[in-house]
Amino acid sequence: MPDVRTPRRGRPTASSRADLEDAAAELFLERTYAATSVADITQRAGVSRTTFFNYFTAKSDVLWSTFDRNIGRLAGCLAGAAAETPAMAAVRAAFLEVVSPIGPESVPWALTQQELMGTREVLESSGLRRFMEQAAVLRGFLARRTGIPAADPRVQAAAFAALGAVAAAAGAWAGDGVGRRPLRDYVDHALSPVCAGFDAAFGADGGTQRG
Amino acid sequence: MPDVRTPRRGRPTASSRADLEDAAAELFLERTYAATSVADITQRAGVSRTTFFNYFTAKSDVLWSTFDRNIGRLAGCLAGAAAETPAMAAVRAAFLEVVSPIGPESVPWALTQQELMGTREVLESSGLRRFMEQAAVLRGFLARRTGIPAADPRVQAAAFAALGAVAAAAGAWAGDGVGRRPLRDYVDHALSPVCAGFDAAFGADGGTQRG
DNA sequence: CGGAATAAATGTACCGCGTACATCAATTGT
DNA sequence: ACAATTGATGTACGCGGTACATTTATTCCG
Repeated sequence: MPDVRTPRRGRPTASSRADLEDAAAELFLERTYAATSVADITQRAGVSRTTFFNYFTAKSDVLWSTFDRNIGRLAGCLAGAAAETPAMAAVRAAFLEVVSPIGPESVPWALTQQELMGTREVLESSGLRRFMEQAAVLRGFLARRTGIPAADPRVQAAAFAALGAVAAAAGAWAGDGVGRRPLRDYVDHALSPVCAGFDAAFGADGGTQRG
Repeated sequence: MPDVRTPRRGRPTASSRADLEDAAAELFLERTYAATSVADITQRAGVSRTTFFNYFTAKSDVLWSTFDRNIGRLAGCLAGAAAETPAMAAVRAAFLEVVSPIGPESVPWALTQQELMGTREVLESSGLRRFMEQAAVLRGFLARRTGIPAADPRVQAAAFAALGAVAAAAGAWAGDGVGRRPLRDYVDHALSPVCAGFDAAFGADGGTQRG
């Protein structure tokens, strides 16, 4: 991981990504995501509108910043899984590891705003990009492990099922309010039956198909 | 089904939805979806830009018109399923029925453009809305049939898995070019193992849980 | 025949997102 | 002191999508 700080040369950063996130957070609570413009955010943060796009590629990125900070490790966790572990069990373990550092405070905006606006509208703003990215990661891993081509419907079904379970878990977690247990528990409970089922199916014909 | 034709009163429609679709189809082939603006489409069709939004709610709707024309029947097909049929088997049958009328000619733009531009960019434009809508339909049906709450991760996993399998089948179908078999075959082959697996899981504890 | 009533099509104006690019400002190294 | 570098700003633009008033074409009915 490159050290972001101490950029030896050039003008030092005045505004930070965190400043913009904070300003956006205030406004999202005051008037929801849809009613907040990028100009509103930068105005509150005291910077120009252009600066926003130096830190985020899109307005919707703010909704997903917590998600984005953690999901990147999924591929690495999968790569580090023991070879003996069944494929979907490894997927489950990887998700648990990725999700562990997310405390009860840092609920992604993508989830909390879900309650204020319709689910779809929030997710439409670039939720699918993230979904498909992680689906591709899972498909690649499952294809390697089971020997089934990544394009096989069974592989895609397994990837989508896992992501769906995780999404449902995250939704339940966000909806449980302040008394919520760690996200890790929700994800664990959600993935257990799904992964077990697919591992059984993959073990039956998928595993043998490879050798 | 309401008779769309012979609208007794008012000015008759000069341009039709099909005209706009045709104009858009030409332009998508000439310069891809992204490089085609709504103004381009309406100009080629010989109508004003405003008219476009009388027929489509968004530019991306053109990509999905074939899909939209057929998917609406999914809920109805599910409702008409025999009570004895296992839940996911009914889902499979419903998808096959919905997909049957789609001939080898009418490949949705959402799929063909997938090859020209990156998959994500096309799907980002409101593919998720459709995905989530159908996921909600499936969740509702599965919840009714199995007695498991619709919010349960297993239900969402099953719904996502089925949709993922169908999406993979559609992708393979579109990618197979002119010699492709009917879409129905691809979907059948893709859903069979997935639905069987989930029905086994639901039958184990889901079915008995209801009574 | 001649007006309502209705509905499609147009024109206009606008807002917000995202991009491109030139310019300014602040810091480091020499 | 001066160049190089890097962040911040300003400006302008294109496109998608919305709102709304206006025009045009048709049917119904007196």
